Amino acid sequence: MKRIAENTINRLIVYKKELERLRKDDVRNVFSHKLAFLSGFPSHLVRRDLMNVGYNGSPAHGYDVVELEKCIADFLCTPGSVRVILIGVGNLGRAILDYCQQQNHKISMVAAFDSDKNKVNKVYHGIYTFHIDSIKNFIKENDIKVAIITVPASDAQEIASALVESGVRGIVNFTPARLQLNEEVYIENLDMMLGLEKVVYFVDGG
Amino acid sequence: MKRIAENTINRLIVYKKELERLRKDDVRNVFSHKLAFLSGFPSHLVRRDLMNVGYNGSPAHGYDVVELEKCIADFLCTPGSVRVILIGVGNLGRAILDYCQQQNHKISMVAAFDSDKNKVNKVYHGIYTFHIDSIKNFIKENDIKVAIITVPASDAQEIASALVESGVRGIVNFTPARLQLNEEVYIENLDMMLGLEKVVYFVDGG
DNA sequence: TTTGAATTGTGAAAAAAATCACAATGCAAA
DNA sequence: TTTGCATTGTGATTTTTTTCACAATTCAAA
Repeated sequence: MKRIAENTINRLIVYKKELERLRKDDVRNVFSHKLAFLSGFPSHLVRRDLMNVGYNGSPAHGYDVVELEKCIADFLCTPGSVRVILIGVGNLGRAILDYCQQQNHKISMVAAFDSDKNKVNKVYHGIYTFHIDSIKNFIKENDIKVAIITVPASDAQEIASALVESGVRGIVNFTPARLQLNEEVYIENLDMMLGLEKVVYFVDGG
Repeated sequence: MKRIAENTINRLIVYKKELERLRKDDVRNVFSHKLAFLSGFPSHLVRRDLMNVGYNGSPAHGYDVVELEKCIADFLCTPGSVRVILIGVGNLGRAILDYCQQQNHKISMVAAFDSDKNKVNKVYHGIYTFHIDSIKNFIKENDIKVAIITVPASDAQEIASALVESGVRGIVNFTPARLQLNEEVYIENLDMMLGLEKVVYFVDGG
């Protein structure tokens, strides 16, 4: 099986989301141009990407919304349900917990962790908060593979190392710290300032 | 002037941040391998990128931390100060306001906006919140070019259109909505679920 | 001075990604 | 039926990005 580029994966995730929206609006079929318009990518790239996932549309009716959504979901291997935990119930952490609750994704947030006694044993946006000390056991017992880090930058490396040691294989890192980890671990850095800097660059320079 | 790829810009922003950190630790010089290690990219890519910004190091001492940081900052055109506003003082909005305060960037958050009467005229993390109705005037009077959107997805398109109409040229969009705008406007989509989905994919599939 | 070791900068090659362009398809209307 | 049209799927091409590999550089030590 051919390795798929990260950019392709990004786009597929966007297509999937747009397809989900179309499905909810009871739209049955969609053409590559329409999907391209909705996602913000050129239509030939849409077709090329769908070639990668192996879905075939028809020249007459385009793509079947439901089938294509399912096909992409299968391709992305989002199986029954993926359990995710979040570490750091600060402003941002709570925002994300809230955000997760709103979505009916196959990704389910199962627990939050914090070191602050005032937050431990409380429920935020439907998610129970445990003390950070119990995290290693939790990960092992529940076979958690993916975690979201929203702690202060200074704590990020230590937490991340502990996560990986316990079995976590993928991390969404919302802190500005660059994590140094075993390279089998997939890290998605989402430093919000970075996005802002990029916009500033493209607005007045590029 | 040659057009620089978006990925290159992403990396340059990361290098700049690492250089800033090194500078604060009073490190004077850095080699491409070290900078590569800190940023998480291969060293030959670091060298290639620095070639793009036109900075020359020395084989004996590598790169001068202070000079290189300045060189990248100039290249990225982060001038004296860029004024940014934020729309939507919810969980996420407040998290970002907090985050901005912590950084001593050349990017300065100058105002927040919301439609909720309970939030208007209050100060969050040092930033004053105005009513959304005053946003068009504010943008024009203060010549705001960049905005961050953290409103509910259903309001995003309307707000974004109003921003662009008033003169905004770049938007950091934290909502899951795909904004349809004039294509001269630079949009950075930071849908947090998308990052999570990507990690899930690379952990159990790719 | 001379040698050796480490590093930079960059042409050239390779790999990857995006775009083009068009044959093949399937429907609708004449 | 037949014609015409809009669309898909995909080889081929182009462009972009990354990687390789090594000459040139600089310093320290002999």
